[in-house]
Amino acid sequence: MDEQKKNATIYDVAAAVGVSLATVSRVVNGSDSVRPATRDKVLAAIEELGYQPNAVARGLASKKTTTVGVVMPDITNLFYSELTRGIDDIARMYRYDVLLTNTDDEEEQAVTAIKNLAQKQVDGIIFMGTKLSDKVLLAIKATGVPVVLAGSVAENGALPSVNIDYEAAFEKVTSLFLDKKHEKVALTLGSNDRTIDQKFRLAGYQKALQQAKIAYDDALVFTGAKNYADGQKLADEILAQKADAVVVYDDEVALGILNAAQDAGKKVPDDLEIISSNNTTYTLVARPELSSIDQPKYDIGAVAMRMLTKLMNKEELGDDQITLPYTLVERASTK
Amino acid sequence: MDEQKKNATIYDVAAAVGVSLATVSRVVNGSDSVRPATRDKVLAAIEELGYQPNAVARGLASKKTTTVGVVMPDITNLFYSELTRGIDDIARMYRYDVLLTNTDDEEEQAVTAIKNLAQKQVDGIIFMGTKLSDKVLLAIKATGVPVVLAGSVAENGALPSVNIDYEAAFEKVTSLFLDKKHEKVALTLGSNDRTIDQKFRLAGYQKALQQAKIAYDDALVFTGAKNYADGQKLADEILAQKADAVVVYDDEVALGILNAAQDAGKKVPDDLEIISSNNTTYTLVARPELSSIDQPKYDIGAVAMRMLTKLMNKEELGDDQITLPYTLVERASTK
DNA sequence: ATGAAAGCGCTAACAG
DNA sequence: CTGTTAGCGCTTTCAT
Repeated sequence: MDEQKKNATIYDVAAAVGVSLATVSRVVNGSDSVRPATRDKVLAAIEELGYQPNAVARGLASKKTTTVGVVMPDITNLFYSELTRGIDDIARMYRYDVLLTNTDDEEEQAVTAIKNLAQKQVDGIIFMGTKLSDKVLLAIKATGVPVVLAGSVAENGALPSVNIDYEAAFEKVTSLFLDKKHEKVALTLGSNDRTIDQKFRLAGYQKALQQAKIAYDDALVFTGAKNYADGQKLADEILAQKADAVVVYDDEVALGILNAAQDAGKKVPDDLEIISSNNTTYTLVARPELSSIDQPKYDIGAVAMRMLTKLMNKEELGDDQITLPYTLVERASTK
Repeated sequence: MDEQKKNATIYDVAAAVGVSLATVSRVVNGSDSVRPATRDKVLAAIEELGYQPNAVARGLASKKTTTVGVVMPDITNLFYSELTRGIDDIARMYRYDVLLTNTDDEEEQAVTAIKNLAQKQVDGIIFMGTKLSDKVLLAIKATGVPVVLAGSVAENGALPSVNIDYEAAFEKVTSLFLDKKHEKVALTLGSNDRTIDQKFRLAGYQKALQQAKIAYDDALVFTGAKNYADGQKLADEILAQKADAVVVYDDEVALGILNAAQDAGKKVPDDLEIISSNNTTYTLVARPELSSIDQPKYDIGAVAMRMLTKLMNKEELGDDQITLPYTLVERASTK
């Protein structure tokens, strides 16, 4: 019946102890200048009344919400969810809560999400996604809060970010195939209008080609495949180009290509070598297991979040473009 | 230099138009009773000043934050992330933001998360996870806000929930194997102390056994495997029991068993039939593809969130224990 | 070390 | 239809 316990306020505990609410506020916030005796009394009353500070009121008064916004393409995408797990763990460590939004990597949804987070007065934002258009950039700047990109890059280092060196990684794996005298190395990318694909992954691929003195042939570059089914469809096209190796930017897509190629009677890696890019669990469940570029996904998220805490604290950052090491994990889909 | 545009407040726009802040508040909140002419002027000023309502202040004044808390075991688990995707989409449709917390399915973390969400004054909570202990239940009750379970059940319908009929589903797939005259049908579960595993999945399995007049043998029931690697390890034990079919509660685990069994020279489905339970993408990437109980994961999340909106609105709910239909997807891992 | 008082930016009666 | 007036629950100077 007494559902009405009405969430005790700071006033209630002040009254119970016979001090001012300022004092209660001080002990709640761990201020030094409170006599131990009073502190104890206050603490007791808090316990007694089951007082829980109202974070909204706090946020309004202090202009800090201890909440960060996380904007990501899709929570069901293993790559992003692992990044986010890193973000979440570090956020929690620093006592921030996470307001999450899926954007499907769409510009409009991203802009809406960012504006909304600004209204909610988040203290900072982590942004993930490949479409970092001017509109998105503008929306980000307009929020006035610090933003860090995780697994995503802005041109000219316009925004702090944490990544691996995609260009070097793609150059390396491409060279790996080229060194084996493969003439036709295919490449699959997410899109042809994204910085990360064009300026980094494709660039690395081309660099390797150039070094091996092999002409670039855009019939060998495939864009648009985003998931397993897309990958399966793509296999035909890749095979039709008589590619003898393929570098794939995503694990699910790589798995689709792998399975479809095998279902079509091709031998992997004998007829077609495949290397993927995110080293998620998918690479392990494949038969043969997929070789992959391993990005430290969890760490990218964790480091990005750590960086954000510094920014929110107005601490000085040394470099705001962090590059984490990647490794090449060779399994059975390559020789 | 004029970084100081200082986020216009409702006062600024009121002053700009020459009306009271109440009027501005009314147009912002779409109240009917505002003369169109004034409304337009206010809207113009809002546009002009780039006014964005401060959700924190709003939350404090109205005691509604338009934010819901989502408590889940692990964002990188495909089953939960798909549920969450459904939750998120519906939440957004109803203009709620989502505060997300991972608990690793640990009781303590869940309790902490729930308390924290209460402090943040969320309007409602969606809870996912298999460990719905008394402590968690208590913490939930203490928040005073509506809570809905998604893909999780409380005993005696203590909390509103959205699920499939796990017992029926497990009975059905077990019977499927039993009907083929398999004598040794193994079962793998997440744990032996969870309601969902014990009271539903195991119960369904036992029911099928009973109906087929086959004695229950607990050597055929395996608990504790949670991921792909665990599944791989488990394969040996299952094979050692000479099981000729196995029902697995999780896709990753099923895939581990499948791959390890095949790597050990067994033929699937000839030597061992396998059926899994969540029908995530993992079932498709497997070779042979895994047969699976298909739960409408996205829908479970979506329906749970929809239910929560009703609860937050104090609308009447017909039934608060919703059971969504499951289907059996037969693929190549069963005959 | 503690209290008084002034907001934070907005909503919500209550008048008119 | 619009304005006035209180707060929402807390932080934060500024005094004392």
